[in-house]
Amino acid sequence: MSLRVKKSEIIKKEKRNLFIISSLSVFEEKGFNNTRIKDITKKAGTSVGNFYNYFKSKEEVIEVLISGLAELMISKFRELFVYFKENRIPPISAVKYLFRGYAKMFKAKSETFLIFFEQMGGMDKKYRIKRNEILDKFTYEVEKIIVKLIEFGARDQNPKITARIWTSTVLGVFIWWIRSDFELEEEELIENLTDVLVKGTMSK
Amino acid sequence: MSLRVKKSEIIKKEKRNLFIISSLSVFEEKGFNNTRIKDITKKAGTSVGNFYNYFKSKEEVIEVLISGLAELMISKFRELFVYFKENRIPPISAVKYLFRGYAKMFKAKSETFLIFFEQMGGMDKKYRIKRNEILDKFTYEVEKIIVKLIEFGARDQNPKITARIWTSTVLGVFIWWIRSDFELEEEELIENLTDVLVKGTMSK
Amino acid sequence: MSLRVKKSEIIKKEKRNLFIISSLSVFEEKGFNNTRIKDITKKAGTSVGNFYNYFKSKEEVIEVLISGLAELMISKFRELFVYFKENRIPPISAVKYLFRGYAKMFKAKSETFLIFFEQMGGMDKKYRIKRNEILDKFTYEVEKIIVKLIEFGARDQNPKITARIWTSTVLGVFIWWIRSDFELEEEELIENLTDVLVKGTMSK
Amino acid sequence: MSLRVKKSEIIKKEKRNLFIISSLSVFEEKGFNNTRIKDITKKAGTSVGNFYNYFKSKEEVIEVLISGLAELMISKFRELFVYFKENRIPPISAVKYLFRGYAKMFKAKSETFLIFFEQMGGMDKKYRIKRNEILDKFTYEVEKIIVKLIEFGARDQNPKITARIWTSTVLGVFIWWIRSDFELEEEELIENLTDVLVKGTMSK
DNA sequence: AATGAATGAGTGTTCATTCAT
DNA sequence: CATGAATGAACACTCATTCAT
Repeated sequence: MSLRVKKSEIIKKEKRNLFIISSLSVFEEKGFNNTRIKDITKKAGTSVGNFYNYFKSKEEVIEVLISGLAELMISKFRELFVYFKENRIPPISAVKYLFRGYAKMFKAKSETFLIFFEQMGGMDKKYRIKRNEILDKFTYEVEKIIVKLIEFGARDQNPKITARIWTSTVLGVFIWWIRSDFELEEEELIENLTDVLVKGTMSK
Repeated sequence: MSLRVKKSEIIKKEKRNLFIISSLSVFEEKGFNNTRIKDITKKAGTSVGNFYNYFKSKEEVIEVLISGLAELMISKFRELFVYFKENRIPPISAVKYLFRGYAKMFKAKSETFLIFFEQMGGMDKKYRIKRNEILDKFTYEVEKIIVKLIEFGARDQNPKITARIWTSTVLGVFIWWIRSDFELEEEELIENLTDVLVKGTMSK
Repeated sequence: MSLRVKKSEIIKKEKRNLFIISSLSVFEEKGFNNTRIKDITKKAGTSVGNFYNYFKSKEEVIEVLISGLAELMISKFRELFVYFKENRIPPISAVKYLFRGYAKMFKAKSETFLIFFEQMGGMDKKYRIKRNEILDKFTYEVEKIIVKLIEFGARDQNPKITARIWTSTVLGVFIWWIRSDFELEEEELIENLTDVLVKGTMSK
Repeated sequence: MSLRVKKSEIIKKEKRNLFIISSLSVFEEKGFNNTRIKDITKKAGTSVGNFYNYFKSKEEVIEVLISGLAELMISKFRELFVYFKENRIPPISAVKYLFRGYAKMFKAKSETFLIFFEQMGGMDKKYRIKRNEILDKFTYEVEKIIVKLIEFGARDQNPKITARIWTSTVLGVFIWWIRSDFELEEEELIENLTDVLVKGTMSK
C-alpha cells in the first residue's frame, strides 16, 4: 500500500515536471505574458482543467521555475567556490574551471536562463525584486572569489564593483552565447572571457 | 495664422511628451504589461479617451520610447567613437572619456534604459528581436574601438568576443548602477570599469 | 436690425442644410451606424464641435432627414392623387403619370430613399416603427387609387391587399432602379410597371 | 469513445443553435447594432465568455444567420421551380403552389427574414453587398419562371424587369405579412398576389 | 485523474458630447 | 460662431480559474 502511494506520488511528480517543461518551452517561444494555460496544456498533451490538479495557479509555475533556477545557480556557485578555495592552483586555471562549470550549467538550463534574464523583468514587480535578489547573491559569491584573487596578488580594487563587473560580464556573455544558439566554440569563449577578467583584475 | 498653428502644434507635442513621460514612470513602476491606460492618463492628469488623441494604441508609446532610445544610443556611440578616433590620447583616457559619456546618457535616460533592458524581453517577440538588433549595433560600434585598441598594442583577441564582453560589462554595470539609484560614486565606478576592461584587453 | 437677424437666420438654415446634405452622403457611403460625427463635419468642411451649434445630437440629423422624406412622400402622393381624381383620363395614363411623378421624386432624393429603405431598419426600434408608419400612410394613399380603379371597373379584390402589393412593387422596383444607378431607361421601366399593375388589377 | 465524441459534438451543436436562436430574437427586438453580447447570453441563459466558446465574434452569428437563410432561399426556389417546370398544369395553379411554398418558408423563418430585409442594410457595407447578391440570385430564379410564362402565352415583356417586379412584390408583401404578425388569411393573400401578378403578366 | 464548458471580472479602444479658448 | 482637445461611459473580447461529469 505504502509502495503504491509512493508510486502514485512519483507519477504525480513526473506529471508536474511535464507541465514545467512544457511551460518552459512555451514561455521561451511566446513570452510569459503571452502564454495561455491552454498553450501549456496543449504542449503537455492534456486539458486545461487538469493543470489545476498540479498547480494552484499560473504563477506557481513561474515560481517553481525561478526557485529551481535560483537554487541551481547558488549551489553551483558555492560548489565551484569550494573547489576554488580548496585547491592551490594558479588563479587563471581556477577561473577557467569555474567558467566551464558555468558554461555547462547555462547549456543545460538555457531556456530557463533566457526566461530568467530576458523576461522576468517584464513580469510583476515581485519577480523583478526576486531576480535582483538572486543576482545579488550571485555577486556576493563572486565577491568572495575576487577577495581570494586579491590574496593571490590582484590590484587593490573595490571588490564590490569588480564583483559586479564579473557578474555582468559573465551573465551577459553567456546569455548572448545561448541566444546565438551556442554558435561560438565553448573553449574559445571561456578562454577569452577568462583572459579579460583575470588580466583586468590581476595585472599590475 | 501660421503662428497660431505652430503654437497649437507645440502644445500638442508637449502633451504627447507628457504622456510619454507619464508612461515611462508607470512602466518603470508596474511594468508594461501591468500598466493600464488609466494609470498613464491618471499620471498625466487627463482622461482615458484623450490618450487616444495622441497615440493610436498602447503599443505606440512603447515604440516611440524604444525608437528614441535606440537613436540616442547609436548616435551617442558614434559621436563618442569619433572623438576616440580623432584624438591621439592614451587609450585609458579615451575609454574613460567614453564611459563618462555613457554614464551621462544612462543617467539622463535611466527610466527608459531600465524598461529597455529589464522589461523589453517580457514583451512581444518583436520587441525581443528589436532589442537584440540594437544590442548588435552597439556591439558593432564597440568592436571598432577594440580594433583601435589592438592597433594601440592590445593583445590579439577575437574582437567580436571582446566587443561582446565590453558591451555586456558596460550595460550590466550601468544598469546595476541605475537600479541602485546611483548610490556609487560615478568616478569610482568609471575608474574601476575602465581599469578592468582596458587592462583586461591590453596587458600582455 | 430685424433684417440682419433674418439674414443670419438664413445663413444658419443654410449651414444646417449643409450638415444634412453632408450627412446624407456619408450615411449612404458608410451606413448610419458606421458614420461618425467627424465624418460628417469633415465632409461639411467644419469642426466637430460646430456640429452641435446646429443640432442637439446625432439623432436629430436622422430625424430631420426622415421627417423631410416623409413629408415629401406624403405630399407628393396627395398631389398626384388629386390629379388622378380630378382628371377623367383613362386609368392607364393616369397611373403612368403617377409613376412618372414617383420616378422624378426618387431620382431627386435617391440618397435619402436608400437610407430610408435600406438602413432605417438597422437603426433603433423607434425608427423601424416610424418607417412602418410612413409606409402605412403611403399604402393608405395608394388604397384610395385602387378604390378609384375599382370604380373604373377593376376586378373586386381586397383593396388593402392590392394597395400593399402596389406599394411593395413600386418601392421595391424604384429602389432597385436607384441601386442600379438608373441603368434602365426610365420610360421602359414605367411602362412595364404600369402594365403589370394596371392589367393585374383591372382586367377581367 | 467515438460515440462519446459524437454525443459531445451534438451537444455543442445544440448549444451553438441555442445561441443562434437567442441572437435571432434579440436582433429582431433590438437590432443587430444595438444588441450586446450580454443580451444574447442572458437570453441563452449563460455567460458572456461562453459565447466565445462557440463563435469567434459577434459578426460570426450574423454571418451564420445570413448564409443559412441564403441557402434556404435559393434551394427552396430551385425546388419550387423544378415542380413548376415538370408539371403541365395551368400557370395560375403552378404560381399559387409556388407562393404557398414561399409563404411556408417565410413563416418558418420569419425572424431571420425580418433581420435580412429590414436590418441588413444598416450593417456594414459588405452585408449590403451580400444582400443584393442574394436578391439578384432570387430574381434570376424568378426570371426563369417569367420566361416559362411567356412560353405559356404571356405578353412579350422584358423578363428582367418583370422578374424584378415579381421579386419586389413577393418579398415586400410577405415581409409586410410577417410584420403584421400573419394577421391576414394566408390563402386570401396568396390568391390576391397570384391574381395580380399572373394577370398582370399574362393578360393581353 | 482528466476533460473542456462555464464564469465573469478586467482591459484596450471608440465616440457622442461638452467646453475652454 | 468655430475649433478640436477633453471626457468617460460603453462595449467586444480575453483568459485565469472553477466545476460538473
